[in-house]
Amino acid sequence: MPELPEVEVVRRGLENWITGRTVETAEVFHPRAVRRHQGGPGDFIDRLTGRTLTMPRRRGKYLWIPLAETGEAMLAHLGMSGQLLVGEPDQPHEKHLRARVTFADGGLDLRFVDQRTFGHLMVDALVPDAFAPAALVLDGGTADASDAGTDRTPAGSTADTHNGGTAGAADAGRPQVPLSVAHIAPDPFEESFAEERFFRALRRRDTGIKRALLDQSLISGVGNIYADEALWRARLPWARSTGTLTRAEVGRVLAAARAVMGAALEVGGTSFDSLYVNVNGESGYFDRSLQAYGRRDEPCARCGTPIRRDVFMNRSSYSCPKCQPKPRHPAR
DNA sequence: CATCGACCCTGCGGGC
DNA sequence: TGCCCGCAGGGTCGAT
Repeated sequence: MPELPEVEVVRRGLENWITGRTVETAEVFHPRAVRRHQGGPGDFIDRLTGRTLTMPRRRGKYLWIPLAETGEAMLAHLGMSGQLLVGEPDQPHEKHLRARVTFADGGLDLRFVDQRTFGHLMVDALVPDAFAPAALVLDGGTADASDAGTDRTPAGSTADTHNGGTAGAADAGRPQVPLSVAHIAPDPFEESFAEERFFRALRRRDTGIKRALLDQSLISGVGNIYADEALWRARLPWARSTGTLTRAEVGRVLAAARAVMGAALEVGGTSFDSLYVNVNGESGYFDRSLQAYGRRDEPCARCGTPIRRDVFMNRSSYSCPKCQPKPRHPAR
Protein backbone atom coordinates (compact mmCIF):
# COMPACT_ATOMS: atom_id res chain seq x y z
CA MET A 1 0.00 0.00 0.00
CA PRO A 2 2.34 2.44 -1.32
CA GLU A 3 1.59 5.96 -0.28
CA LEU A 4 1.68 7.64 3.11
CA PRO A 5 -1.93 7.06 4.24
CA GLU A 6 -1.84 3.37 3.36
CA VAL A 7 1.51 2.86 5.09
CA GLU A 8 0.25 4.73 8.16
CA VAL A 9 -2.82 2.47 8.26
CA VAL A 10 -0.44 -0.49 8.34
CA ARG A 11 1.76 1.14 11.00
CA ARG A 12 -1.23 1.64 13.28
CA GLY A 13 -2.25 -1.95 12.79
CA LEU A 14 1.23 -3.15 13.69
CA GLU A 15 1.31 -0.86 16.71
CA ASN A 16 -1.80 -2.60 17.95
CA TRP A 17 -0.77 -6.16 17.18
CA ILE A 18 3.00 -6.56 17.51
CA THR A 19 4.39 -3.92 19.88
CA GLY A 20 6.17 -5.49 22.84
CA ARG A 21 6.15 -9.04 21.45
CA THR A 22 9.26 -11.22 21.24
CA VAL A 23 10.25 -12.97 18.03
CA GLU A 24 10.34 -16.76 18.21
CA THR A 25 11.25 -17.51 14.57
CA ALA A 26 11.87 -15.60 11.38
CA GLU A 27 11.58 -17.23 7.95
CA VAL A 28 12.51 -15.98 4.49
CA PHE A 29 10.78 -17.70 1.59
CA HIS A 30 12.12 -15.54 -1.24
CA PRO A 31 15.65 -14.08 -1.07
CA ARG A 32 14.64 -11.04 -3.10
CA ALA A 33 12.45 -9.92 -0.19
CA VAL A 34 15.60 -9.24 1.88
CA ARG A 35 17.93 -8.31 -1.01
CA ARG A 36 18.85 -4.99 0.62
CA HIS A 37 19.79 -6.62 3.91
CA GLN A 38 23.57 -6.77 4.21
CA GLY A 39 24.48 -10.32 5.11
CA GLY A 40 21.67 -12.15 3.36
CA PRO A 41 18.65 -14.10 4.60
CA GLY A 42 20.55 -16.02 7.29
CA ASP A 43 21.84 -12.88 8.92
CA PHE A 44 18.41 -11.25 8.64
CA ILE A 45 16.91 -14.19 10.54
CA ASP A 46 19.68 -14.16 13.18
CA ARG A 47 19.22 -10.49 13.91
CA LEU A 48 15.48 -10.86 14.45
CA THR A 49 15.33 -14.10 16.42
CA GLY A 50 14.75 -13.55 20.13
CA ARG A 51 14.33 -9.79 19.77
CA THR A 52 11.50 -7.77 21.25
CA LEU A 53 9.67 -5.43 18.89
CA THR A 54 8.95 -1.89 20.06
CA MET A 55 6.60 0.81 18.73
CA PRO A 56 6.46 0.86 14.91
CA ARG A 57 7.65 4.10 13.27
CA ARG A 58 7.19 5.65 9.86
CA ARG A 59 8.68 8.30 7.62
CA GLY A 60 6.92 8.78 4.30
CA LYS A 61 6.42 5.32 2.84
CA TYR A 62 9.08 3.66 5.01
CA LEU A 63 8.04 1.70 8.07
CA TRP A 64 10.33 0.35 10.78
CA ILE A 65 10.13 -1.41 14.10
CA PRO A 66 13.00 -0.69 16.51
CA LEU A 67 14.34 -3.84 18.19
CA ALA A 68 14.71 -3.42 21.95
CA GLU A 69 18.29 -2.88 23.16
CA THR A 70 20.04 -3.49 19.83
CA GLY A 71 20.27 -0.10 18.16
CA GLU A 72 18.69 -1.74 15.12
CA ALA A 73 15.25 -1.87 13.55
CA MET A 74 13.36 -4.11 11.19
CA LEU A 75 12.68 -1.90 8.18
CA ALA A 76 9.92 -2.50 5.66
CA HIS A 77 9.14 -0.87 2.35
CA LEU A 78 6.02 -2.16 0.64
CA GLY A 79 6.99 -1.15 -2.87
CA MET A 80 4.11 -1.50 -5.30
CA SER A 81 2.37 -4.57 -3.93
CA GLY A 82 3.73 -5.38 -0.47
CA GLN A 83 1.45 -6.28 2.42
CA LEU A 84 2.15 -6.76 6.12
CA LEU A 85 -0.52 -9.03 7.55
CA VAL A 86 -1.20 -10.58 10.94
CA GLY A 87 -2.77 -14.03 10.99
CA GLU A 88 -3.11 -17.34 12.72
CA PRO A 89 0.21 -19.23 12.59
CA ASP A 90 -1.47 -22.36 11.21
CA GLN A 91 -3.12 -20.46 8.36
CA PRO A 92 -2.00 -21.71 4.91
CA HIS A 93 0.75 -19.69 3.25
CA GLU A 94 -0.38 -16.98 0.87
CA LYS A 95 0.72 -17.48 -2.74
CA HIS A 96 3.18 -14.58 -2.55
CA LEU A 97 4.29 -15.00 1.06
CA ARG A 98 7.92 -13.81 1.12
CA ALA A 99 8.76 -13.81 4.82
CA ARG A 100 7.17 -14.55 8.17
CA VAL A 101 7.82 -13.82 11.84
CA THR A 102 6.32 -15.90 14.64
CA PHE A 103 6.23 -14.87 18.28
CA ALA A 104 7.17 -16.52 21.57
CA ASP A 105 3.67 -15.97 22.95
CA GLY A 106 2.26 -18.28 20.26
CA GLY A 107 -0.18 -15.59 19.09
CA LEU A 108 -0.83 -14.13 15.65
CA ASP A 109 2.18 -14.14 13.33
CA LEU A 110 3.41 -11.36 11.02
CA ARG A 111 3.56 -12.00 7.28
CA PHE A 112 5.16 -10.12 4.42
CA VAL A 113 3.27 -10.85 1.21
CA ASP A 114 4.42 -9.19 -2.01
CA GLN A 115 3.30 -10.12 -5.51
CA ARG A 116 5.74 -8.02 -7.50
CA THR A 117 8.67 -8.15 -5.06
CA PHE A 118 9.46 -4.45 -5.38
CA GLY A 119 9.07 -4.21 -1.63
CA HIS A 120 11.64 -5.45 0.86
CA LEU A 121 12.49 -6.11 4.49
CA MET A 122 15.79 -5.64 6.28
CA VAL A 123 17.33 -5.22 9.69
CA ASP A 124 19.09 -1.88 9.69
CA ALA A 125 21.14 0.20 12.10
CA LEU A 126 19.46 3.22 13.68
CA VAL A 127 21.33 6.51 13.23
CA PRO A 128 20.64 10.07 14.39
CA ASP A 129 18.03 11.85 12.27
CA ALA A 130 19.81 14.64 10.39
CA PHE A 131 16.46 16.29 9.63
CA ALA A 132 15.56 16.71 13.30
CA PRO A 133 15.06 20.34 14.27
CA ALA A 134 18.11 21.73 16.05
CA ALA A 135 16.10 22.29 19.21
CA LEU A 136 15.57 18.56 19.52
CA VAL A 137 19.23 17.66 19.14
CA LEU A 138 20.93 17.67 22.51
CA ASP A 139 24.59 17.31 21.57
CA GLY A 140 24.81 19.81 18.71
CA GLY A 141 24.13 17.75 15.61
CA THR A 142 24.10 18.65 11.94
CA ALA A 143 20.50 19.75 11.64
CA ASP A 144 19.89 23.00 9.78
CA ALA A 145 19.31 25.64 12.43
CA SER A 146 16.87 27.48 10.16
CA ASP A 147 14.45 24.60 10.53
CA ALA A 148 13.54 25.49 14.07
CA GLY A 149 10.35 27.45 14.38
CA THR A 150 9.41 27.15 10.75
CA ASP A 151 5.72 27.67 10.14
CA ARG A 152 3.98 24.36 9.72
CA THR A 153 0.64 22.71 10.25
CA PRO A 154 0.99 19.29 11.82
CA ALA A 155 -2.38 17.98 10.70
CA GLY A 156 -3.43 14.46 11.53
CA SER A 157 -2.01 12.31 14.26
CA THR A 158 1.11 11.00 12.61
CA ALA A 159 3.45 13.73 13.75
CA ASP A 160 4.98 11.58 16.48
CA THR A 161 5.87 8.61 14.33
CA HIS A 162 9.37 9.56 13.33
CA ASN A 163 11.37 9.16 16.50
CA GLY A 164 13.65 6.22 16.91
CA GLY A 165 12.88 3.94 19.80
CA THR A 166 16.00 2.77 21.52
CA ALA A 167 18.49 5.59 21.83
CA GLY A 168 21.57 4.97 23.91
CA ALA A 169 22.27 7.11 26.98
CA ALA A 170 24.50 9.54 25.09
CA ASP A 171 21.74 10.17 22.51
CA ALA A 172 18.84 10.08 24.93
CA GLY A 173 15.81 11.67 23.33
CA ARG A 174 17.52 12.23 20.03
CA PRO A 175 15.38 11.13 17.07
CA GLN A 176 16.73 8.17 15.13
CA VAL A 177 16.03 6.70 11.72
CA PRO A 178 17.32 3.58 9.97
CA LEU A 179 20.47 4.21 7.96
CA SER A 180 18.59 3.32 4.75
CA VAL A 181 16.06 6.07 5.49
CA ALA A 182 18.60 8.76 6.29
CA HIS A 183 18.33 10.26 2.78
CA ILE A 184 14.53 10.40 2.88
CA ALA A 185 13.05 13.82 3.70
CA PRO A 186 10.44 14.15 6.43
CA ASP A 187 6.85 13.78 5.32
CA PRO A 188 4.51 16.77 5.55
CA PHE A 189 2.89 15.52 8.76
CA GLU A 190 6.16 15.41 10.69
CA GLU A 191 7.33 18.04 13.15
CA SER A 192 10.63 18.13 11.32
CA PHE A 193 9.11 18.92 7.92
CA ALA A 194 10.39 22.42 7.11
CA GLU A 195 8.20 24.25 4.63
CA GLU A 196 10.75 26.98 3.99
CA ARG A 197 13.46 24.44 3.27
CA PHE A 198 11.10 22.67 0.84
CA PHE A 199 10.27 25.94 -0.90
CA ARG A 200 13.93 26.87 -1.33
CA ALA A 201 14.75 23.40 -2.65
CA LEU A 202 11.98 23.71 -5.26
CA ARG A 203 13.20 27.13 -6.38
CA ARG A 204 16.74 25.80 -6.73
CA ARG A 205 15.56 23.02 -9.05
CA ASP A 206 14.71 23.07 -12.69
CA THR A 207 12.05 20.43 -12.95
CA GLY A 208 8.27 19.96 -12.87
CA ILE A 209 6.26 20.21 -9.66
CA LYS A 210 4.97 16.65 -9.90
CA ARG A 211 8.42 15.19 -10.37
CA ALA A 212 9.49 17.14 -7.29
CA LEU A 213 6.51 15.91 -5.25
CA LEU A 214 7.49 12.34 -6.10
CA ASP A 215 11.13 12.92 -5.12
CA GLN A 216 11.34 11.39 -1.65
CA SER A 217 14.52 13.32 -0.84
CA LEU A 218 12.54 16.59 -1.03
CA ILE A 219 9.26 15.52 0.54
CA SER A 220 8.30 11.97 1.42
CA GLY A 221 5.07 10.01 1.47
CA VAL A 222 3.52 11.47 -1.69
CA GLY A 223 3.09 9.04 -4.58
CA ASN A 224 1.36 9.07 -7.94
CA ILE A 225 -2.22 9.14 -6.64
CA TYR A 226 -1.88 11.82 -3.99
CA ALA A 227 0.43 13.95 -6.15
CA ASP A 228 -2.31 14.15 -8.78
CA GLU A 229 -4.98 14.79 -6.14
CA ALA A 230 -2.93 17.50 -4.40
CA LEU A 231 -2.15 19.26 -7.69
CA TRP A 232 -5.81 19.13 -8.71
CA ARG A 233 -6.85 20.67 -5.38
CA ALA A 234 -4.12 23.32 -5.66
CA ARG A 235 -5.03 24.00 -9.32
CA LEU A 236 -1.46 23.51 -10.48
CA PRO A 237 -0.47 21.59 -13.64
CA TRP A 238 1.99 18.74 -13.19
CA ALA A 239 4.48 20.28 -15.63
CA ARG A 240 4.68 23.62 -13.82
CA SER A 241 8.32 24.58 -13.37
CA THR A 242 9.45 24.49 -9.74
CA GLY A 243 11.77 27.41 -10.38
CA THR A 244 8.88 29.85 -10.76
CA LEU A 245 6.65 28.70 -7.90
CA THR A 246 5.64 31.31 -5.36
CA ARG A 247 5.50 30.74 -1.62
CA ALA A 248 1.72 30.94 -1.83
CA GLU A 249 1.59 28.24 -4.51
CA VAL A 250 3.88 25.94 -2.55
CA GLY A 251 1.75 26.59 0.52
CA ARG A 252 -1.34 25.65 -1.47
CA VAL A 253 0.04 22.38 -2.75
CA LEU A 254 1.34 21.40 0.70
CA ALA A 255 -1.99 22.21 2.32
CA ALA A 256 -3.71 20.19 -0.38
CA ALA A 257 -1.36 17.25 0.09
CA ARG A 258 -1.97 17.24 3.85
CA ALA A 259 -5.72 17.57 3.40
CA VAL A 260 -6.07 14.80 0.85
CA MET A 261 -3.75 12.38 2.64
CA GLY A 262 -5.35 13.17 5.99
CA ALA A 263 -8.82 12.49 4.57
CA ALA A 264 -7.61 9.26 3.00
CA LEU A 265 -6.11 8.12 6.30
CA GLU A 266 -9.43 8.67 8.07
CA VAL A 267 -11.16 6.13 5.80
CA GLY A 268 -8.41 3.55 5.77
CA GLY A 269 -6.53 4.69 2.64
CA THR A 270 -7.13 4.07 -1.06
CA SER A 271 -7.89 0.55 -2.30
CA PHE A 272 -8.78 -0.25 -5.89
CA ASP A 273 -8.47 -3.95 -5.24
CA SER A 274 -7.42 -6.49 -2.62
CA LEU A 275 -3.74 -5.70 -3.18
CA TYR A 276 -3.95 -2.71 -0.83
CA VAL A 277 -5.18 -3.74 2.58
CA ASN A 278 -4.48 -3.18 6.26
CA VAL A 279 -2.83 -5.75 8.54
CA ASN A 280 -6.17 -7.55 8.85
CA GLY A 281 -6.67 -7.73 5.08
CA GLU A 282 -9.32 -5.00 4.92
CA SER A 283 -9.56 -2.39 2.14
CA GLY A 284 -9.84 1.40 2.52
CA TYR A 285 -12.54 3.55 0.97
CA PHE A 286 -10.80 6.66 -0.34
CA ASP A 287 -10.98 5.54 -3.98
CA ARG A 288 -14.54 6.89 -3.91
CA SER A 289 -13.26 10.35 -3.03
CA LEU A 290 -10.61 10.70 -5.72
CA GLN A 291 -11.26 13.74 -7.91
CA ALA A 292 -8.58 13.33 -10.57
CA TYR A 293 -6.66 10.05 -10.35
CA GLY A 294 -8.11 7.33 -12.56
CA ARG A 295 -10.94 9.57 -13.81
CA ARG A 296 -10.02 9.99 -17.44
CA ASP A 297 -12.85 11.55 -19.48
CA GLU A 298 -15.02 11.98 -16.39
CA PRO A 299 -16.17 15.55 -15.63
CA CYS A 300 -14.03 17.65 -13.31
CA ALA A 301 -15.89 18.11 -10.01
CA ARG A 302 -15.22 21.86 -10.16
CA CYS A 303 -15.84 22.83 -13.76
CA GLY A 304 -17.19 19.81 -15.64
CA THR A 305 -14.34 19.67 -18.13
CA PRO A 306 -13.31 16.08 -18.87
CA ILE A 307 -10.28 14.98 -16.86
CA ARG A 308 -7.33 14.21 -19.12
CA ARG A 309 -4.66 11.57 -18.82
CA ASP A 310 -1.04 12.18 -19.80
CA VAL A 311 1.88 9.77 -19.75
CA PHE A 312 4.70 11.26 -17.75
CA MET A 313 7.70 9.47 -16.21
CA ASN A 314 6.22 6.31 -17.77
CA ARG A 315 3.15 6.57 -15.56
CA SER A 316 -0.26 8.18 -15.70
CA SER A 317 -0.99 11.75 -14.71
CA TYR A 318 -4.59 12.90 -14.39
CA SER A 319 -5.56 16.56 -14.38
CA CYS A 320 -8.24 19.04 -15.37
CA PRO A 321 -7.14 20.92 -18.50
CA LYS A 322 -9.19 23.98 -17.49
CA CYS A 323 -8.51 24.21 -13.72
CA GLN A 324 -4.86 23.24 -14.19
CA PRO A 325 -3.91 25.00 -17.44
CA LYS A 326 -0.66 24.02 -19.10
CA PRO A 327 2.19 26.34 -18.20
CA ARG A 328 3.58 28.45 -21.04
CA HIS A 329 7.12 27.35 -20.22
CA PRO A 330 6.71 23.89 -18.76
CA ALA A 331 9.53 22.07 -17.06
CA ARG A 332 10.34 18.55 -18.13
C1' DC B 1 26.20 18.12 -8.24
C1' DA B 2 21.50 17.47 -10.66
C1' DT B 3 18.64 15.19 -13.76
C1' DC B 4 16.43 11.41 -16.26
C1' DG B 5 15.49 7.01 -18.40
C1' DA B 6 16.11 2.05 -17.85
C1' DC B 7 15.26 -1.48 -15.01
C1' DC B 8 13.53 -4.45 -11.38
C1' DC B 9 8.81 -8.11 -10.97
C1' DT B 10 3.97 -10.47 -11.45
C1' DG B 11 -0.70 -10.42 -12.81
C1' DC B 12 -4.75 -8.54 -14.94
C1' DG B 13 -7.87 -6.92 -18.52
C1' DG B 14 -8.66 -5.77 -23.30
C1' DG B 15 -7.98 -6.40 -28.25
C1' DC B 16 -7.16 -9.58 -31.76
C1' DT C 1 -8.84 -20.27 -25.98
C1' DG C 2 -4.49 -18.15 -26.28
C1' DC C 3 -1.24 -14.52 -27.12
C1' DC C 4 0.40 -9.94 -26.88
C1' DC C 5 0.20 -5.41 -25.22
C1' DG C 6 -0.37 -1.85 -21.94
C1' DC C 7 -0.88 -0.90 -17.32
C1' DA C 8 -0.35 -0.98 -12.05
C1' DG C 9 -0.12 3.24 -6.05
C1' DG C 10 7.43 1.71 -5.61
C1' DG C 11 12.71 2.92 -5.52
C1' DT C 12 17.57 2.39 -7.25
C1' DC C 13 21.14 2.85 -10.35
C1' DG C 14 24.07 4.23 -14.11
C1' DA C 15 24.70 7.40 -17.90
C1' DT C 16 24.86 12.04 -19.17
